[in-house]
Order: sequence, then structure tokens, then C-alpha cells
Amino acid sequence: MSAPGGVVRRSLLDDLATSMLTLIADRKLASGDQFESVRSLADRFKVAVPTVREALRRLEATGAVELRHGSGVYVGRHIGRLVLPNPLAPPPSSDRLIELLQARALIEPPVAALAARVRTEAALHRMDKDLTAAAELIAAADHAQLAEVNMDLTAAAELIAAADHAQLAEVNMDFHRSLAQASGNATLAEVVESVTVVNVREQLEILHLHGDRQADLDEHRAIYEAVLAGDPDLAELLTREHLDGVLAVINNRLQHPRS
Amino acid sequence: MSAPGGVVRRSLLDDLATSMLTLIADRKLASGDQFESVRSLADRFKVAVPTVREALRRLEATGAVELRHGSGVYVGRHIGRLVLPNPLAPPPSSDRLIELLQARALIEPPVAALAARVRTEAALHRMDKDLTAAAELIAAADHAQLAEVNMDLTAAAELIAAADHAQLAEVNMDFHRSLAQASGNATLAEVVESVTVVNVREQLEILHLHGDRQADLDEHRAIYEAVLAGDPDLAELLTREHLDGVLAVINNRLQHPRS
DNA sequence: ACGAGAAAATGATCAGATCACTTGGTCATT
DNA sequence: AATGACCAAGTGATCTGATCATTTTCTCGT
Repeated sequence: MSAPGGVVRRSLLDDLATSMLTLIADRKLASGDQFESVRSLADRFKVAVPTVREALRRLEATGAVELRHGSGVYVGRHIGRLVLPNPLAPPPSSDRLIELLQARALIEPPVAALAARVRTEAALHRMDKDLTAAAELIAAADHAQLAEVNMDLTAAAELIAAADHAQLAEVNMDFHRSLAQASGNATLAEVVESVTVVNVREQLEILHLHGDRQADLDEHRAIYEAVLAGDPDLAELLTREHLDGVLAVINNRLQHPRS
Repeated sequence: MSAPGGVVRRSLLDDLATSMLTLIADRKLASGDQFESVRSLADRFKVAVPTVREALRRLEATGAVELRHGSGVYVGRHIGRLVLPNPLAPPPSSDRLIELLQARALIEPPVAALAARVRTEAALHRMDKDLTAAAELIAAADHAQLAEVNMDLTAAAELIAAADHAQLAEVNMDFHRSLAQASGNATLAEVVESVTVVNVREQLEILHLHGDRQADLDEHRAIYEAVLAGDPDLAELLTREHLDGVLAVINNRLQHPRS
């Protein structure tokens, strides 16, 4: 190891960061709760404001806290997590994107199988909600598309369509995350979230390429049914086919690009 | 998305952080390379030093850069990664530890199978090196243990033994990481690293509990052989048995604690 | 050559001030 | 009474400039 002696000289910043984390833990604060102002933290720990801010930035980068201008410091969404998506990840290249999907195709099917065995009640509801939301978005988009046939396709309409795509992509990712949460294993859920959250904007391209929104939804629904029925093998199979299908389409499109 | 309008108010800090990342990318700097001094960065971007430092702390938390007192700013080990281990993760509870191992038992076997299909040359060498290192550590530890039987077991000897344990745990984790890298999929490697790096100190306890270091090594070696031979099914099976075995021991020990 | 000590470079921390944003309350208008 | 404009306090964001601590490099005497 790097420090065989074992005595690690923890800098002031390290101490500050961990102290603030324990402070949050001691107060049993949860995600979204307000923490404490920068100035009062500086007073509390007898350090200067910039130092506190550096420590907070570090915590912020891991999703442990959130700084809202003019409002205060709040407990972040990723507090206490072991695995994180890199918040500063660069837009992945197409190779990296394929790699990412391959990773998902490897990881998520067994997770789906586990979910079918455990199937947490709350997670089932979330999956159902995600499916409903996706269906509504698709219906709205189809409606808009029908309108576009008659009226001229304006730039504004295109913007709205793009926004819808982004929203749909987000909801679809939500389904995968809810599926992972249904496994009852928080660590697995964190892993799956880390590989799905990554750059939604690029994932949007996936959906854009994949294109067949309805088929996507149907496949998701089938996976949901399998989990609901408690059929691990089917859930695993369907999830694998789903992701392999997406992967195949992407591969195809990357070799024969259009537009 | 969260901001339907699409206009995201990027703060000065966001711009700074991404600008510095692109600066690193443009210069084609790699892990370990020296970057630029805080002051010169402040000059370059026309901002004050504390602001630069906040941005750097954010980058530091994701492993993109590293600040060394008195020396300079360097490119970090995790530059460009998508998935990260939380550097501020709290020591996991026993429940969380079991969860973590379950996640590994689910993810790593298919990864091993993929590794057996691809088996990158460099990664095979690394695995071999990890195995050799582990064997040497075990031999050294056994030697020390024999000595302990004769001479009195002093506190110092115990410390050395603990350090050996930690080193061995580290090397064993290295094997799993090298295995994942052999899959040729960087994203998968990052995921596996994220679930293995997590709190080596606690993983140490695992090994401490697991106890049978030689069996562990033998199982690792068997996995290596399967990957080397290009037998995906065997590699997957052995990896699954290995992790399930560890998991079983842990579960057992947690229910019937000793010491 | 070589090692010790000085000097330079660089990160760490501090202090106080000013600007920008959010929030809640006040109060006039309707 | 409900509504909306305005104001003020709280709070984060950024700046300026300085001082301390650590590392690295250079210099110099032996």
C-alpha cells in the first residue's frame, strides 16, 4: 500500500469533510434536508470560510451535499452511497457508448432475475409508474407528430419534439433504475444507476437511434410482467434480449449512419 | 429533464471545472502528469485563487486531479472515468457488506466469462503477477506465524501480521480488478473496481473472517487457469463459487461471531 | 563529487469585504 | 380577503491580498 506505516496525515480538509459528514449523520438528516450555513460551519469548526467551502465542494462532488445559491446547504441525493456516476464525465465516444451498453447487457439481466425473486412492493409501483409515464409521453408525441403532418414543421415544434425525446429517455432510464431497486440490493441499484444516469444527453441519442419507442415500451412492460409474476428466468431473458436488441441497433446505425 | 426550458445556468465554477478538464484533454495529459499551478490557473481563467481551488477540489473528489502540497497539481488516476467508488464512503455496516458481496457475486461471474473470451494479453500478465504477489505474502505470513509459535506473540508481531493481512487483501482485490480488465471493457472494469476498492479496511475484515488464505489463492489460480484456457463457462462457474463461498463464510460468521 | 543549507515554487489557510440570489414579510392595490 | 409589487434579511459566490507549510531546486562549502 501507499502508506505502510499506517499513519496517514489527514489534512485539515479531510477532517473537515468527514466531520461534516458525521455531523449530518448524527443529526439523522436525510436527502433534501437543509444542513447549515457556510458561515456557521466556519464558526463551528473554527476555520475560515474558503476552507469550509473547499470541503463542501468535495462533498458536493460526491453528491453528499448540495449548495443552493441564496438558500443554503442541503443534504444531497447520493449521501452514503458506495458507487457513484462521475458527475464530470465527458461525453462518451461511440466506442465508449457501446462498451457502456455491453456492460449493462451483462449486469442488468441477472439483476432483473433477482428482482423477480424479491420484487419489493414499492419498487413494483415505481416500475408501473414509469411505464405509465412513458406511455403518456409516447401518446403525446404521436399526437404532436400527427399535427405536424398537417401544419408546417416549425423549429419550435422540433424543439418540443426534442424535449419529449429527452423526457422519454429519462423515463426509460428510470424504469431500469426502478427494476434494479426491485432487487432489494442497494449496491446493485447504485451500480445500475451509475451506468444509466451517465450522460442522459448521450443516452438520448441512443433512443433517437433506436427509434422504435413503442417496441421499447412493450419490452419494458414484458419485463415488468415477468418480475411481477415472479419468473426470474423469463425476466432475465427478456432483459437480455431487450439490451442486446438496443445494442444491435446501435451497432448497426454506427456502421451505416444516416441523416 | 429537470430544466425543461433547456437554459441551464452554468455557474462560474461549472465552467471552470469543465474548462480545466478540456485543458487537460487538449494537452493530452495522462494520469500522473503535472498539470498547472493554482496561481497560473487563476491568471489563465481570470478568476481568484479560492475559486480555482474550489473547482480543483471538485475535480479532486472525482479523481480527475490530485493536489500535492508544495509540489503542484497533477492529473489523477480516475480521469475520464464514468463510474467511481465514493471516496468519502462511510464504513459499511455488516448488512451493507453482505449486500456488496451479493452484488459482486452477481456481476463478476459474467465478467469472468467475458474475460475468458477476450483475455487481453496485458491483463493476463497482471493477473499472474497478482497471484505471485499473493503467494509470496502468504509464504511470508506463514513463516512469521511459525516464528510466533516459538517466541512470544508480541504486540509488534501482531501489528506486522495485521499489515500483512491488509496487503494480502489489497492484492486479492487487485486480482479481481485485473480479471475485470481482462474483459477488455473499461466500463465493466470501472464497475468492478468500484465495488472492490470500497473501503479496503473493511474488506480486510472479510479476509480476516474468511481466513483460509491458501484456499482463496487456489480458487483465484483456478479462475486464472480457466481464463487462460479460454473457457468462459468454467471461469464463470469458478468465480461464482468463489464469491458465493466467501459470502457463505461471512454470513456464517456474522450469525455465530467469535473472538 | 557530495551533502547541508538557503532560496524559490507551490499548495494550504486565513481574514474581511462585496456582489448575487433566494426567501419571507410588508403593504398597497384590487 | 386575495393578489401582486416591493423591500430587507439570510445566504451562497467571488474577489483581494496576505501569511504559513511543504516540496523541490539551487548553491556553496568541504
